[in-house]
Amino acid sequence: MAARQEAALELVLSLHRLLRSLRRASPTGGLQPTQLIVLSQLTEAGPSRIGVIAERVPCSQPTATAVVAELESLGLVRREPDPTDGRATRVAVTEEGAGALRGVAYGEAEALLERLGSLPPQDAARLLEAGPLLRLLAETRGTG
Amino acid sequence: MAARQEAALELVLSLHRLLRSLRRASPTGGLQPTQLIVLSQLTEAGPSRIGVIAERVPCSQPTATAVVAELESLGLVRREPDPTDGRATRVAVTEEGAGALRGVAYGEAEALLERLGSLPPQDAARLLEAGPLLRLLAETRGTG
DNA sequence: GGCGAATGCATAGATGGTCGATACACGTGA
DNA sequence: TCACGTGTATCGACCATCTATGCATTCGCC
Repeated sequence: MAARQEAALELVLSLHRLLRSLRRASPTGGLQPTQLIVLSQLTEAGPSRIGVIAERVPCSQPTATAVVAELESLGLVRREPDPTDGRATRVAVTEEGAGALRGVAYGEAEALLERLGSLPPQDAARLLEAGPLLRLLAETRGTG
Repeated sequence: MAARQEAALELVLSLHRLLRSLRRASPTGGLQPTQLIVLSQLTEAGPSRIGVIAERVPCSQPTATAVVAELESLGLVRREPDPTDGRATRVAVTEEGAGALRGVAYGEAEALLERLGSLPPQDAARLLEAGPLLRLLAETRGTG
């Protein structure tokens, strides 16, 4: 159905433009998107291994290693040896990390809220409600 | 309102993860996201100048120049001198460009549709309907 | 009509994020 | 103990993007 494909295309394009726009609007708002994703993943799922993080972000394992190293240098996460497997590393969020995540200092979310204010309240509410839906979609892998 | 901020944060995170996931799922599906955005902008707004393109994508002017150059080398757009201003260049979509845009070959849109199939139909419909809304949001600049 | 300031675009150089390939460390099973 | 599989770190490179800069053209003003 062509209409459906066009709608999907427009949706993808809108998503790209929105994120691009938000990124440009947040002046060094603090953490990079990938860092924030990792942080939120760890907060929800608890201490996780590098490979699991990479799988969920999603990103490559080297990228996950680099992001975790950066977060560690910022004191937002700590790496502990996996008690059950000497090869693995478990990454856990620190108090500071949890605070950084909860804090609204994240520029993109602020920029998004700011723009939501310019929409009709019902539209803004619909978009915010779409968050969990999009989240579900992001977690869907494969054919679905 | 903290709940609203958390919802916005989750929305942003979901958007990032979704796009990241779609990008990884589409194997060199063809055009880069920025290229596709430029193409769609030109299709909707007609021949435009580099600066206008950069403003709408949004991206820096050098990025717009590079993207247009790449699209031109692919035969998807052509650059013509602005008849009213010798400094400016007008970029127009070619037949091939319009075809490339219309074609559903774009991997990310396909991957998105594929995943939408795993959602309840009403949820999928709601997300597709959110496209214009997100588009509106992406076009909002400044304080709003 | 001519000259300085402003505008539009192209180029150069640098940065950051991401990836594939590879090397190393550890656990597992024989 | 040894071979093999698994988890992580490192290496090298690529791509997209940015800021800063230079060149060509137009505009405002005298």
